[in-house]
Amino acid sequence: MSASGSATAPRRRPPAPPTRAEFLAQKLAEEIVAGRLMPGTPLEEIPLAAAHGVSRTPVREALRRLESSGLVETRPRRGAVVARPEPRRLREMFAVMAELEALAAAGCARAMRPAERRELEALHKRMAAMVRGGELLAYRAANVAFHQALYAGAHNGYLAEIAQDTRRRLAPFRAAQLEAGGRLRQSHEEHGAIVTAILRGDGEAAARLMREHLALTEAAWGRMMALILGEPEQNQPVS
Amino acid sequence: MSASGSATAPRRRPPAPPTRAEFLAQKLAEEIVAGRLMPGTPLEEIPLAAAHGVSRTPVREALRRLESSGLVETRPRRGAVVARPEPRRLREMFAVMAELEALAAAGCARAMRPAERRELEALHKRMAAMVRGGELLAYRAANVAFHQALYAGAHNGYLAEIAQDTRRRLAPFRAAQLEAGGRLRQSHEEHGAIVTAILRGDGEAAARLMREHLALTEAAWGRMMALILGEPEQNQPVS
DNA sequence: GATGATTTGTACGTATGTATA
DNA sequence: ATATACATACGTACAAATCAT
Repeated sequence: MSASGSATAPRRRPPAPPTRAEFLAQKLAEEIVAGRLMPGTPLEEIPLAAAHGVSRTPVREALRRLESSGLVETRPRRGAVVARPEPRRLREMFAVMAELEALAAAGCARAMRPAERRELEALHKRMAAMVRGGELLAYRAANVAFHQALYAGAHNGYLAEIAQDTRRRLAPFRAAQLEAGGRLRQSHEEHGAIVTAILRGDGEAAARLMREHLALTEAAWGRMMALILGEPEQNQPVS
Repeated sequence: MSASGSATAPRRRPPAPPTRAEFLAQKLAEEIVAGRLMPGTPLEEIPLAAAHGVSRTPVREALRRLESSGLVETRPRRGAVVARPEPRRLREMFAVMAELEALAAAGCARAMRPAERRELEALHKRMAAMVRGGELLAYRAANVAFHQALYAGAHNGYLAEIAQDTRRRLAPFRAAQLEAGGRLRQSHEEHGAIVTAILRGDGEAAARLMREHLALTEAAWGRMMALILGEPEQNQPVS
């Protein structure tokens, strides 16, 4: 076979020719979720266009998408800001996320395939090492993978979609650090209980344990949320 | 007081100066949900713009919003179509909707206020009359109100939002008629059981009954879904 | 409260990529 | 396979509304 191997390959298109608007929406979403664009930050079209070297048109379309996805709020002739839900709404979202993840956990107990179960267990064991080593960064990354494994294992793509979406919208309020100190060890133990319940096929227990796990997590988030939500009404415009 | 009564009123702005893009998005959403724009129908910018007497710009922005909200699918340089989820995804959405409404029912049993309980019971009694009279249209409208009462009664705005959103995305597949014939009477009886469970504060039972109710409803939808999903790949463009 | 500056909303023209003959 | 037609993506100009003075 020849060099580039494109001989019989069905010549896949470049993974979808990303339009500028699409690219921008993704980029802005990342910045919001990562907490670099704080809730309440104004998103003005011209500065954004300039900052990314495009015209206002793709910026506007990106903002429209983010608006529908809940990451930004737009008031008709008054511009867009990074979404800053009311404290009450935030608690509601958290409660729903807990139920969605409990649902996913129960689904895993029922529907996970043997390979998936092995991988979940393996991942959890790898995370144990990170806890012992205090590798906070690695643990955070693995934690994302852990929850995604649960989404995938339930074999319900729509559930995974809205659960992950809810998690994304809450992400700006976890901001940088979470699970600091002892909470990390405790959190991992809670994961362990969930994994065990799933592996033995006990969906009820898995769901309950997940709910409890997230209830404790919420308490840990409380301070961060209060901090961000307590900010003055007017934030600084986008860089 | 004078004619328009704007004397001491805190001069509310005209219910939000609706932008064309916003208006269009809402209008298209209605047409999709009502089943007048069938899943798979191409949504071309120029015809839409002409049909609504605007330029392509607001059309494009409306499509971007609907894209994120899941009512239309867009492939980068290939235009938009009314969303047509895979059968599998449709089943997933239905399953999740059942769980979300079960959650809402359980929430109602816990959180509904006396007034709300009375109203729910009253609504259910009014629907009984409609069943006896065979007033299908009135029942359909009341049914929407019934489910919205459950969303509201749970006192979780986010739950209400995503449950209703899921319901909207499934709406095109119920199309015109549903609950025809005997299913209507049966459906009403199921509602009755749910209402009773809520009123006596039994969230567990309310949730279980709601799940069962929707499982039976799904079966009734099956034919319609198959019909719409079975259509040829290429649908007719928008009028 | 009126006026000016800034920003959003809309229209339109052009380029580029996709689909079709 | 090449070329033609067409729809989308983007840029730019203008209009209208918001806000700041």
